[in-house]
Amino acid sequence: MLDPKLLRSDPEKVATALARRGLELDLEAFETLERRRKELQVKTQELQNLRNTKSKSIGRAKAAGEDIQPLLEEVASLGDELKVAEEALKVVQEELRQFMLHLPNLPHESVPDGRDEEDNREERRWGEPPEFGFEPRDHVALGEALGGLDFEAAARITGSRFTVMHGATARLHRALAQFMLDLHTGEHGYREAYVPYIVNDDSLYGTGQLPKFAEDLFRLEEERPWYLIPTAEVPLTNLLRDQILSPEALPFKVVAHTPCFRSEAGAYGKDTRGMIRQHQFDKVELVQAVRAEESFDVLEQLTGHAETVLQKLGLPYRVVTLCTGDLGFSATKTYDLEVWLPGQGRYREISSCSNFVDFQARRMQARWRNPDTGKPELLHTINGSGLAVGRTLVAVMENFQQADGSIRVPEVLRGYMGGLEAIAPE
RNA sequence: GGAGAGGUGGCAGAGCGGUUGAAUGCACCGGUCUUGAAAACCGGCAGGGGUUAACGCCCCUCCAGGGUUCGAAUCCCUGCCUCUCCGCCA
Repeated sequence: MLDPKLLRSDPEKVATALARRGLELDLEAFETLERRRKELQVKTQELQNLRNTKSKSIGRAKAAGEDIQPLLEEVASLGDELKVAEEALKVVQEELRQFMLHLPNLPHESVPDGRDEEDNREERRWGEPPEFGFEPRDHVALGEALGGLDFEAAARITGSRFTVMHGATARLHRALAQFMLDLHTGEHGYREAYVPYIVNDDSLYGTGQLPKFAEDLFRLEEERPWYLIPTAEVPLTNLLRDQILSPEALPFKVVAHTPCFRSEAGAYGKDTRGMIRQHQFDKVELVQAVRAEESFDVLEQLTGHAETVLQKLGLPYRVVTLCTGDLGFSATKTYDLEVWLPGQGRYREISSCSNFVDFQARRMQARWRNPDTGKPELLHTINGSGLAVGRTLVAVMENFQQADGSIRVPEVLRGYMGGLEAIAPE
């Protein structure tokens, strides 16, 4: 959520920033609501004050043994008047809240303007796309030949956009997740967490998936508003909801390996082949919460942590800064890591690293106590995939394929694979 | 699934429906004392919001949401959560 004070004090600035996202801020609607809110709030609080004062004097009079009847008559109509005012205030405040909840974060000044991914800015490349002495196959062809990927079985068991993995391929998938976790906990200083895969709506409001993106989520058939997590960002960041951290607890760094569930409504026809876009996929997620002045440095740092995974695996990739039109709802700045996929002959997103500044923290009241002021201050949250495990498997298969259809196991994974050097058809 | 107990400030723990946002202790911060530290003593110490140039003033919050009342932490209803015992279970 944006700072309501900023919106009140400098609405033009907010409007200009949101315009970069192609969004027109309805200033008039906001100002009308805001005017009514102020009016009603002042009035309500005056009435509450009056009620409190009168009630106290009644208490005092009663204790003194005086006749309270005239006092009671005096306040007789107050209750109703107050109730009306409170009711009206509540309505306006809810409208205002909804208005605020639907506004995305302001793009950072370093973010390039643009409409869609075509306008993303490439920052750097690492590694060289491999040269094959043969026509490289995509992971679907490779996986089916190996007996390691079975899309048909998955479709029978559930439906489209699911995968069954078998044998060494399934193990490779597990090895990747293990490797990533070990790297981030062992070398990058993150604390491992195991979290619920089902979250309530408050958590989803906190990170910004709700209220706007309900159609991307799987909601449970429950009377309670429970959802499958679309990313571990939701449970991990919500560890901080309604918390005030002490300065020693910073920087807060956690990592978790979880499945992610996405409905992919509106993605009909996109990436229908293979396991690029699935309803269920595994991801290792990095989350940090830091003091405000550090968050942009930390974004660079966290992006580096995700890049390290690709480098250690030996997978060529590039880094792009998302343009204003491609930027997610809650983020002020995002780097995407795109890995080279020989089967597609192009770079595809494998990680997304974002700084949310205080946007999520304000929604979930995630704070730390600044010893200089003694006051709680909003944290800044940063997160990123480190990495999407399914897509990493795809990248390993396609980049390390050999002429006979076998897959070379990257050095760093061999310890997790019982020393296996290559995956051959079973 | 059955039976019971309970949810108050960072923690522990009081709180006849009235001047209690909340006693007391611990923790924490500042000060006095001390060569220094400890002890002792003095003082401070919840969060959110409104209003103000500022000092300040005001409102809301004792799990959450409703209700009763002039007035609710205290009474009533619903939900959530925690604990204990029995049953079942990975």
